[in-house]
Amino acid sequence: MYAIVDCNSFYCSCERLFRPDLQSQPVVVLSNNDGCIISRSDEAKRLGIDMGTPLFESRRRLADNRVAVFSSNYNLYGNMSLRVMDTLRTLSDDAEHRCVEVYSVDEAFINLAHLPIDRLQGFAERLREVVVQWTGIPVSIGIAHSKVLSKVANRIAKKNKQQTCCVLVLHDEAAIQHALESTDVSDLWGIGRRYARKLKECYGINTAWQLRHMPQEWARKKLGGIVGVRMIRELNGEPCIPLKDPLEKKKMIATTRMFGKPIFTLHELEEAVATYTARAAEKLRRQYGAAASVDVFLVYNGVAGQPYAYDPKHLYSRATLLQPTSDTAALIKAAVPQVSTLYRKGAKYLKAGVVLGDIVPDDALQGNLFGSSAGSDRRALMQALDNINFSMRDDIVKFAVSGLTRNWKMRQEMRSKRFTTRWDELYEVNGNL
DNA sequence: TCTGGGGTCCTAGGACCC
DNA sequence: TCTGGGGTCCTAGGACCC
Repeated sequence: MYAIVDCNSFYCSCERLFRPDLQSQPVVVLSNNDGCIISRSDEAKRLGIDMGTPLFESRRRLADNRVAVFSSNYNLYGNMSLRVMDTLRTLSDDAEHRCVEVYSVDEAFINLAHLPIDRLQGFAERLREVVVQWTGIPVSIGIAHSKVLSKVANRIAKKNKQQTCCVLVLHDEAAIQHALESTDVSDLWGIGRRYARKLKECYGINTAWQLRHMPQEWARKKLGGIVGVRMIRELNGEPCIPLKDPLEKKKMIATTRMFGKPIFTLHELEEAVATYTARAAEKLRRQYGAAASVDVFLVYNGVAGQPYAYDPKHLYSRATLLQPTSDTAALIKAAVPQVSTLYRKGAKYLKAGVVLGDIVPDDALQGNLFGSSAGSDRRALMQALDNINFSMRDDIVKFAVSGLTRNWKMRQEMRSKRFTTRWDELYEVNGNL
């Protein structure tokens, strides 16, 4: 059996930890650049505020209903996520079994193969209790024979908090049938907008229960090949998506951002790309990797002075390195010249990104006849850089090409303090609390 | 005026090899 | 004039996830 543990309205729950006055108030959290609403408390959901709506469209409704609005604070959420995941591991792993797969910042799968069926409910209830006690974050838990079914269980648990107390074990056939009959195909994990529409319009398949009874060969042809076959089997309770090895490394590392405001000059674009490259290189070194390709892309939308229409266009290029590296300077040297190749004067740039690819472990690097020797001094330099930036303040030491003014930096006008990761922003307790 | 960021997996098709 | 078969590797693009 598999469990999926999912933090309820995760970002909103994090904000509430340090604002107990908002416990039963509507809360939303915005995406980077304060663009869209990406997390909503139950109260906000009930107000009809949809996931992903742009802030400017909902400003009125937010104000009318006194919704607390926060910019995203990834330092806080990342740290709270670590605490939740540590708690899950403490309660689920034992000497022989590593059972937890961290699936996203607010979700984890747990392999429960070693627990007898009659102990699942109790285990889940205790898990939920301890997580909220140790971290303050409420979670929902779904348990079933496969990952896809556990997702179904989780969704139902979360939707019916009153009856389920956020825990649902889907085990006997009758319960599974009932659950699948009440689940729309579009709500299945692995069925996106495209497939949902195709299933409904072309095949008249509306519920997960109907989909479960389709033949695997049909799924192979019509539902993304092997992916579709797995979906049918998982729905039938046959696990086909195993737990992922936590030691697996990323195959690509990207840093991409919208600008705080549109920019026009080559110089500013180069600054941004250099900055993103440095950030991506940090992530790369954190997993002891080296990259052999550096992709750069720019997104622009129209030209200055013309009427506004949202129709973004992409420019994309790639540089391939002779030798994989994690050296920020070398990666910047590969990335920045691409900007001038892509650049078109007069265009209004909204966004840029850097993607590091062809990643290999950095301890297995081949020497190169034409390159400098392995460069352990460079590696030491990069380590020193990372240590300083980590312990002092983001980017206190940086490459000059990254720029000093940074007019393009993203907007975060309503960000809470980084309560758990910065000494100078610690939560203060005073007499009024 | 204002629309997020960071990933994964799979398939089809072309290039190339013997 | 006739013009195979089997395989690998790579890339672009589509679909999905949170």
